[in-house]
Amino acid sequence: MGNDANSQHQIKALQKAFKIVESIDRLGSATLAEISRDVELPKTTVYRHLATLKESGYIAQTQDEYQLSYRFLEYGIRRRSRDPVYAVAKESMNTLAEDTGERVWCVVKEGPHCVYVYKVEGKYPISTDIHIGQRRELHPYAAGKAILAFQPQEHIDAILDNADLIPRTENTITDRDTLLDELETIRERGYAVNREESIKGLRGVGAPIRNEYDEVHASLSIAGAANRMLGDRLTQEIPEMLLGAVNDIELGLRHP
Amino acid sequence: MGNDANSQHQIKALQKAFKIVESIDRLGSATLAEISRDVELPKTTVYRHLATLKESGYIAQTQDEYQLSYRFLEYGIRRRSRDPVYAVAKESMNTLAEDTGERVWCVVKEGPHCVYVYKVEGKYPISTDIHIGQRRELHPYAAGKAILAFQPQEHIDAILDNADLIPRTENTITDRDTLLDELETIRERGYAVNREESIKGLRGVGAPIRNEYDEVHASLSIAGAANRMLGDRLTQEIPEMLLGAVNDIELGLRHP
DNA sequence: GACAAACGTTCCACTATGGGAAACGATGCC
DNA sequence: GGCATCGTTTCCCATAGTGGAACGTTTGTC
Repeated sequence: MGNDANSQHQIKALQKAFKIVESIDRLGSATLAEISRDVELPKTTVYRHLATLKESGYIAQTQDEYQLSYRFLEYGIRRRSRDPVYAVAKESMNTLAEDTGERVWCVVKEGPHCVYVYKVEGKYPISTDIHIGQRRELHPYAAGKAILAFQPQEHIDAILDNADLIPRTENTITDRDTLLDELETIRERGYAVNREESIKGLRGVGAPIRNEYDEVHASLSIAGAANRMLGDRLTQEIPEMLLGAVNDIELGLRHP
Repeated sequence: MGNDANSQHQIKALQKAFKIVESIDRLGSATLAEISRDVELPKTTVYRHLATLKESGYIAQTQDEYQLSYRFLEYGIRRRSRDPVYAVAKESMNTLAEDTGERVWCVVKEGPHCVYVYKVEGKYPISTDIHIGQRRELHPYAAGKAILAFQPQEHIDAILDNADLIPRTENTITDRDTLLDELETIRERGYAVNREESIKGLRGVGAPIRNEYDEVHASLSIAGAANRMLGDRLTQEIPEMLLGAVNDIELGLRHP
């Protein structure tokens, strides 16, 4: 956190290249001039970075526009397939989606964010703004809160110090003390609940996945339409099935 | 192909960084010393590259090892979701997998390779060495041959000039003239057949997807166990259904 | 059809910057 | 206790990344 001292010793050419890559990702596809304006670097510099990126196979040039290549998908999928949590959770998620009929997510912590790594659809279709691979802040989601609650307190403080607690709906918790109370509740009952805090009309339940050292770097969550996620189903049936699945996964992680 | 003249003007720091990224991808996870040995660069250099990559969020450091972050999955999935072929093919692939019972692949050309972008499972399970996101040469696969056959002749020549035609099984076509004949056959009948040329016991049928300019940058393929892919089913039923689905996709691409 | 604006590309001189040897303390192994 | 290896930091030098300027083309406008 505090070691931005060596940020002076970072390779600036690399940082520029990544700025360009992020720009292309954001723009979808773009020309040299567009990218140059977007990243606010002279076109000569952008030109040679693009040439190197293209030669290395990370971007592709279709007629007159640049776009990211599938190299990212290749590395990303391979990264996931090597993740023990993903490997173990995959099967449990199928039965959980079958039993509950709702969408099941596997979520992994990375820095101060969580990444939605894998999903299994239930029989009830829902539409949300989250897709596989996306990175989100921790506080407005069931899966994120379940992870955040079980971090060491100093790590929680560090994350919240740098977080903005931006509201996504009127239900999003934006007050730090309220959030800390919520995390305490989550620790007591063992699972987190999202009551339309990320999207109106969507509720979810999330539970932490502990690794062999009892650390929480991942979670499982179940998301469904608010009109189905009610009463005992929300606070009893669903959490029970979720915790059962997580228990299976934790066993699988300890005894491979 | 011949413009390696400007490879002198490429940014070497970037090339080193990507060499390191590829090393981590290959090793799965590794320490500084391991990476330094693998890429044959002094550890000082690798150290600062890793620091920059980490700070930029492309790699993560777990305890004492480095590994790729999920940033690659994020960009990769987003890249795919923006691909018009993927967007249109997705639904057609579901019904095709339903109707045939076999695995359906959507494959996209990128440079001299093809990338296996998306798959839908049929009811008959098979196990192959190909997973989503993987890049392969074009010649030993139904999907790859279907793409290769419909490139401009000078592009075919250029690809074959730089390709090794490495055999994957005893059925893999390794002779250039035989392959050129095969491509001619594919152009005549409109689809490609893979007769255990990539994996023993696996057969497949592939058909090119034409874009609005009649160029082929993608294909659809159906893969199944050799004992089910026989006789009229292999040369009549399956190709017919495949070409029907491709036809739908091409219509979807032209009229969005 | 002619002009102007914007594009991608190449050239060049400057100096910022990436490179790597060496030394550092910390850790683990024989 | 000594030797080897690890990750990290420091240092100086020569490389190599930078960006202004000018290039030839293409695009769009009047």
